Amino acid sequence: MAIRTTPSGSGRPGGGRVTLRTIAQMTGLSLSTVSLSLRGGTTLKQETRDKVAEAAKSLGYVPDRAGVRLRTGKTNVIALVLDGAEDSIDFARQMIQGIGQAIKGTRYHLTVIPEFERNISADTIRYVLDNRTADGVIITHTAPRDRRVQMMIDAEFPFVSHGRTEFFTAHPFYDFHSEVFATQAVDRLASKGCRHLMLVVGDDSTTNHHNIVTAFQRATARCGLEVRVLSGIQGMSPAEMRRMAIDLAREPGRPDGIICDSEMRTIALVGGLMEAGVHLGRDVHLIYKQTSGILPTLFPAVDSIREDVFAAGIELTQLLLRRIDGAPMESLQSLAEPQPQWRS
Amino acid sequence: MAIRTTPSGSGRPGGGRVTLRTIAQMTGLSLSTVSLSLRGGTTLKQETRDKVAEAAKSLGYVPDRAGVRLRTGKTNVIALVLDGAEDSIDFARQMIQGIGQAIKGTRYHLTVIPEFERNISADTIRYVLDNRTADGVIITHTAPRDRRVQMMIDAEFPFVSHGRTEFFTAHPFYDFHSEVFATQAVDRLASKGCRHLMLVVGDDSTTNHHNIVTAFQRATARCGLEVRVLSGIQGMSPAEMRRMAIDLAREPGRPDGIICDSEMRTIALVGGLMEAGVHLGRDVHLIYKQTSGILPTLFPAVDSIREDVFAAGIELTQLLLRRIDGAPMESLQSLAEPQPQWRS
DNA sequence: GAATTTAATTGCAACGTTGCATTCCTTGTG
DNA sequence: CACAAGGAATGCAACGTTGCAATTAAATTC
Repeated sequence: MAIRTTPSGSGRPGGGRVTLRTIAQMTGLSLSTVSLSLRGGTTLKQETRDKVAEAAKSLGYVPDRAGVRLRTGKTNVIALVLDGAEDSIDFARQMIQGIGQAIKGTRYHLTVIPEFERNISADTIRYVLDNRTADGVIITHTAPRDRRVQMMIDAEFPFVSHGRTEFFTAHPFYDFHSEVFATQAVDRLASKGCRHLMLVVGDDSTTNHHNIVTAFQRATARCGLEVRVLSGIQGMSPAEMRRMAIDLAREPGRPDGIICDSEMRTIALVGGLMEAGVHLGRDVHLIYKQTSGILPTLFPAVDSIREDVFAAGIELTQLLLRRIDGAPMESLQSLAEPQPQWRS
Repeated sequence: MAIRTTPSGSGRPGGGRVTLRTIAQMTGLSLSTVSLSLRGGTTLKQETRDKVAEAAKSLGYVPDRAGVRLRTGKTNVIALVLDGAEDSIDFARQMIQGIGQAIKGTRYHLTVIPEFERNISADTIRYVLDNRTADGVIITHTAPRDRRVQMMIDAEFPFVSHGRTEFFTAHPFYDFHSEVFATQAVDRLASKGCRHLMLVVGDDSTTNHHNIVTAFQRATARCGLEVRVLSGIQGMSPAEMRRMAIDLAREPGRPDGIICDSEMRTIALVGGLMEAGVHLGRDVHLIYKQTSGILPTLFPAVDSIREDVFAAGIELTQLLLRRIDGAPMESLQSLAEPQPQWRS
């Protein structure tokens, strides 16, 4: 029968939290020695180190985060600034899952800072910087001259961005290779016999947008295709987008190949086209950037090019952790190869 | 010219972080007085309190989280255990967004703990309990005798669940009223002239599952309808589900009304039915539980019943915060009314 | 004007950790 | 045998905060 169990009811016997002091008392060593030993002090006798390690293990010692943080300033936290965009379906879940996978077994926790308006997101970063709320930050949807990036570079604060920028100073990033994406998509559509391509790409504030459009234009010029670009439509609702697709379908000179970089917009597009009686894969060919399993489930025959967001989460985190440990920036940049999923 | 600016480059002039000591020096008061004042000590002279408040404001003082946490044990963190389920599309994003909305302006941060296997999620809770990692926890997908709930009740640890349980002891929860959902759906289909209903509902480990099935059976019995229940299919992949829908469509005695509680499964279902040539809204009527805007965008004519996950996140958080502040459990239980979206 | 009450402020210790400077204990050297 | 040199362990202060006990200042009483 356990007397004086903590009300917390934790599995720990004998009440109270296990601290360095507990181990010190148990081993008869001093606080400092225990601390030193646990952090691998090489000046300690092997026998002592073993004794400490054993005691720590048997007691299930875990260093107190607040104590460490107060003393060292290290938070053991990484922060994800979660953009509110819905373009990539299931993006948030997979990203978080990936980060979770990467920090598994480390002492890091993940705090998520949801963002409601993109244009105030510099405030978010300011807050983290001023209050040293995390050891590092992951941001997404970067712009060519992203203010947040600028701030963190200036502050020499560890971060990694999902997306490139145009800054001269190198910084860690991970990015989907949109140029390759656009090129692959154009080539594929051309090989299917398309002559008139349309690129649908929203959010013209991001670096990604610029990269896609440029690569699209280069590739189509090379193939000598007629083109149209529909961009800067981040404000357009799915319903409006759908409406637009219906109008498009009824146009005489409508495109016979469409490339779309957002799942959400693809869905609106497909909804509209279908309603207008367009037969996908015959009247119009479509290639979209795929991040979730939804569209393949619905339309197994439609081509897509996949970005693995879960893997992105893992990679972003690894880059960030290495950055926190002081690795050189140049070694912390990575581009993900698009994964074509041709379905026929 | 600022000498000794922090390398952090924060906007703060004169280097260094602002602490109670800074304010104490500035006002000529003692540390204790400043601390007391900031927490609203009523024994202080009004003049003093004003002086402190003013200094704090002008310096942009924010209490150090590590200091507070070490001293008081209060983490100012709430933890979301994020289930890996993909049933409700966009669930994670909206939930997090909702929580973010609810903690805006408070001192709380949100840490997200992604879960990879449901069956080890008790370990996650154990970890939080043992290490006092958060002041409160939000869990989802609760089971009737959920082990995590049991643990937290035993430990008297603040939490709130998205979903009810069958425990005798009251605990805070928020839940979608699935019984009403099932009843509404059955009534609607009956009114459309359906005679043979099928309920598709996965994950038979949750309380939600049980509630839906029971209500479905009661409602259909009342209307005297032929029924079929397809459940316990949480392991089935979208592709398999799709396949199954195709087979179903070709069955002679196939149902003429389907109720589905998962968007992901609805999509697989619809994909299969369409491929088999079934015309939704004529051959077969469908009602699904809607959490994202995807299906309405694709099929504006299909009925759905909506759960507002963003609102759920807000409500869950408010319940949790009140629980942390010691509100009585009985006042912390809330059921969300399903929102029918009849499209014709 | 001394004693007593009340109002206002403060010192001190503690939360758990770490890094530096110090002390203690061996062992080896002249 | 005294002394130095190294190896091994420890004491102390500090990170920023809070709660209590204690102190000081001001107001009231007799």
